[in-house]
Amino acid sequence: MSEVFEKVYRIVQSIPRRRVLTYGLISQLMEGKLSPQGVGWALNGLSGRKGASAFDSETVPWHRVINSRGLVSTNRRGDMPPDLQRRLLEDEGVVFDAEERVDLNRFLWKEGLIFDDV
DNA sequence: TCGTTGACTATTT
DNA sequence: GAAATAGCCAACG
Repeated sequence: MSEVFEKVYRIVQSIPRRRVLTYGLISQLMEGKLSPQGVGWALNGLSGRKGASAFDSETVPWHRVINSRGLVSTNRRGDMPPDLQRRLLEDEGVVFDAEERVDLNRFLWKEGLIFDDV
């Protein structure tokens, strides 16, 4: 487990409730240390690895990470049910529109900036 | 070491 | 807005 990966997990863990983050933003927060695809790989590594390392799908809120279009990325693989991520986010108050998309203008989390709408 | 693949993004048509 | 293109980096065989 590289330090870069752990940093990704730490950033994901720092996402407050009702907020989401995109792969590109995480890559930006890491100051170019890891590309957006590298972030995707980092999250892919913790999928289903419960207890395999310090970070797993239980301790890292991976469902709060989506792609730049506001769509959940787990559909692409098909290894897990697409509704899972959506349901987890809806439980936190994140609203999906008719096209299964998240309104990034409302729910995107920026460091040090807290909105309180909706 | 090499080539392929992927939970990606930004730009261009 | 959709589709194609290019750049990107880590894992895997």
